[in-house]
Amino acid sequence: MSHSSPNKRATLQDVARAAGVGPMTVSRTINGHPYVAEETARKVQEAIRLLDYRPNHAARMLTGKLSRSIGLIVPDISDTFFSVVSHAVQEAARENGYLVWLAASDEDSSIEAAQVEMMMHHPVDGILLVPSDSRAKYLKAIATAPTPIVTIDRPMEIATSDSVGVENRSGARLAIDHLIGHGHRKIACVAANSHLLTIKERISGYREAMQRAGMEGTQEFILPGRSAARRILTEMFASPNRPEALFTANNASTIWVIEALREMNIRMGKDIALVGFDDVDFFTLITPSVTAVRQPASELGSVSTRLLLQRIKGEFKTSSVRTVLPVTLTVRESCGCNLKRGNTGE
Amino acid sequence: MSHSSPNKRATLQDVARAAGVGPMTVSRTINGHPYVAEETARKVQEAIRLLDYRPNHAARMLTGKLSRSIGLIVPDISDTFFSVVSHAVQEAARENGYLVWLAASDEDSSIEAAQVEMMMHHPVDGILLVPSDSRAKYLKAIATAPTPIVTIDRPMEIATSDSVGVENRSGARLAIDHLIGHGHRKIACVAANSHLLTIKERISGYREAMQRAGMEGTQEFILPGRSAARRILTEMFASPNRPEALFTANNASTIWVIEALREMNIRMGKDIALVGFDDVDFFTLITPSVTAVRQPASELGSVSTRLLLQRIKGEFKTSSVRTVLPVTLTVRESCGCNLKRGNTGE
DNA sequence: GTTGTTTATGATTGCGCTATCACAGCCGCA
DNA sequence: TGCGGCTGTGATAGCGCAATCATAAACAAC
Repeated sequence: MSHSSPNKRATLQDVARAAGVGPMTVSRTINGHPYVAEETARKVQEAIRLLDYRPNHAARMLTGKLSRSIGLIVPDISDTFFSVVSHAVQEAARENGYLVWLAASDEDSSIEAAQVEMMMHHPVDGILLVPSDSRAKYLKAIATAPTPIVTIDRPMEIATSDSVGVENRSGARLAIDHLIGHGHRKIACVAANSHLLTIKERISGYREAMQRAGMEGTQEFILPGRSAARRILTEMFASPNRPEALFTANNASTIWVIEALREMNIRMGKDIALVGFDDVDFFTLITPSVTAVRQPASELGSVSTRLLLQRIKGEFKTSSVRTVLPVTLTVRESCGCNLKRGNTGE
Repeated sequence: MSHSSPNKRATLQDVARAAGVGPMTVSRTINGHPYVAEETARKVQEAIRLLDYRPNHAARMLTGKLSRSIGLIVPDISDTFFSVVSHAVQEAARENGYLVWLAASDEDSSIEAAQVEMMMHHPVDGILLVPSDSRAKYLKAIATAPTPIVTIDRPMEIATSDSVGVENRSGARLAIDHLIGHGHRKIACVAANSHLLTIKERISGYREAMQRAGMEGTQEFILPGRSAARRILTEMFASPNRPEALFTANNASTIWVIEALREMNIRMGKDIALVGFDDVDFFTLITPSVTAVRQPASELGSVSTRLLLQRIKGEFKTSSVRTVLPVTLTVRESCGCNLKRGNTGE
């Protein structure tokens, strides 16, 4: 009814008065403390309903309780991978009665540091972090702070903390081995954001796989931005040892390469094979559909959230753990498999 | 150094003692109150640095200040559209020194209500909401609550609040008119989630455009799920007045239809024209690339956030406003334009 | 030299909640 | 009959901060 009236929210004291009991009895009732008579509890519940009372979270926190909230800091929520991770985090948190603070660092370590700081002193009970720079000096400080931290996707290199990531190295090998299985020898690796630990691991996985298969000539290309793809591919194709296959080490590089290939009228799967790291739903809609290493983004979110909550509740007393989730290869057409759709029997 | 020591956080009182001043002077210094001597301020700043003091947010809120945080509730963060909106919200909030609480309702009105409740009593200063059900009864209650609310994308039908949306109706007309410009007469509309107000508006825009152009036979199909696309398209194509063009009223329907079309070996742009509502980056990568009505997702986020912040600060005293952002048509190939790439001069 | 205003500071109080202590019944068992 | 243990309840204090009021010095104005 009253739209503009200040209409002060009822306090615990109000409820106590209304129910004709002391404030502590109300507090006990709310918190499910054992020593409250059934009869009394009923009266209190009634008063709470009548006054539409809700505990003031700020006051609760002030008395030293948990805030029942966690912070989540990702580089970019609009990135599919992180949005899926965020979704899972949100869900796992909700299931446990936790709220989540979301912040985007834009891959900027100083923004990130400010956000961690903000959250820690807010306070949140714990933080899930995708570090933009695995060796940013500020990480050292926060790793020893009382607030538990779990890193997602990228571990800290400069300090120790719980972390949940994926098998980048073996994932890359999966991709390369598949390409080798197609008979390709000259396989180049294309990556963007090569400063990230995850990408470094994938590149290193690429090298390992090549080496194991006895191939010497690794070729690695770093894409500084979208437009670089075209230039680098042109160069690559003019080279005497023109690669027969491409391993794109992340989402961005996969997409940029596909765009460039298309502009240059080079047919994926036929003129050149391609396997990417990080699978995205719409890869099925591209012609030919894109073969890629699929990361368990959702699990990444839920596993890390559950770990963090365990830390918060003190159920997990051991020192830092590093969890690495397996990845799988989703085989489609860009690698050269399943092509000629429509020409075969079907 | 000390990893496990409780190491109580320094309080304002501690700082006051260390700096040899009263607590209020410290408070004033922190909050940039005018009447603090430069000399004193320096001493206080020094003490703050020394003790690594950070204001306790909970205590601050308790004294009745703003929490400097807003809540954001979207149906699904992993949906591209909402992830872009969320990104913009996050950014706009950060620019204003606000933090954002993120929650996903999963298009479930009861979860949503619980989350709004949780946020309101947390408390946050304001809420950005994408209502799952525009006429959920709980909206009535929250619309009159003291916490300002701005709805994004979908206005409340059952109560009044600020809202920011896009021009669904005229956007649909844009799409239909373009198809009519191609000479098509039989244009069908395919939609998913048709219970949503936005989708209803788009369908109604479709009808209007058809009517204005003097075409009687509107055909509307509702997709209950991914698999329905195939069935409905088969049916549609067998029908005597088989449509020459398709208007897909949302992202999901666009994608599902494209998938089905592909399975059925029907060529977009040639055998049937298609224009979708809601443009997504990867539409350029599909063959043929998809013509779609582009929604200003990012603006949606930033405009609504700024409006909410104005409400919070009380800078905006008028009654509820409804802001509608324009949409544009991004013409690519699926409508029949620009086809035969590679055959023309280029 | 008295009054008034501006500048700079501190003491106190209370926000809404829970921890702690205190206390009153009530049971059982010696 | 009494003592210790359980059960139920309330008074009080204090979490860390900022609003309020009080104060005092410095300066201006008359």
